[in-house]
Amino acid sequence: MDIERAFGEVLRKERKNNSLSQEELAHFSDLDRTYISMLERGKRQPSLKTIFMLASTLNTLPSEIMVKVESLLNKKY
Amino acid sequence: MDIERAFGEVLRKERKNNSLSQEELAHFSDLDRTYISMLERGKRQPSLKTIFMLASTLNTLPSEIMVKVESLLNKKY
DNA sequence: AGTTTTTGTAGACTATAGTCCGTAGACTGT
DNA sequence: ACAGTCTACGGACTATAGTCTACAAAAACT
Repeated sequence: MDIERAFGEVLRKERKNNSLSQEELAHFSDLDRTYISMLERGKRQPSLKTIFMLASTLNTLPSEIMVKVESLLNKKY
Repeated sequence: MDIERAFGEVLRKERKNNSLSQEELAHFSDLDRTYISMLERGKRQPSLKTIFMLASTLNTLPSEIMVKVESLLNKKY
């Protein structure tokens, strides 16, 4: 599991927890829908500012998102 | 206080806590020395992977760094 | 089955992350 | 004063974040 994929997984889970479509998440976060799709699929990695904007839309904290990414990365399979 | 400057402040503090020069931090994190300088001065914002590499060198967690950035951003002056 | 909404994906583009060269300035120690 | 270390900063460069348009593929719902 690499960092981008872990972030993508967390992002998708948080988005669904908030009952948002990719398009809605993109709109409220001032980002492009196709970019959200790429993030969720682990094809892109966000910048610091992007993490903050996404966290804000998802009613959570950047640090909370990072905790979840870290725990995904630490899981052994 | 914007996000980049907050991150830069945290980065510099953590680097000094670890008694590293910018050059050493850059080398151990596989980054360029001049880029570390720009990060600390709030002229650039790191990507997700960069945050992870820096945190690792600084013996801390990405989420810990984010917590510190968040608390700097929440301070009112 | 058909319709609507949502997501994947490609390609061309702009903005910025991150590198690499050099040099100047600040600071420390002798 | 001089040498050595560290940091600021510029310019030119490459890699990638992030946008935009369009279309196809999946789901979801009736």
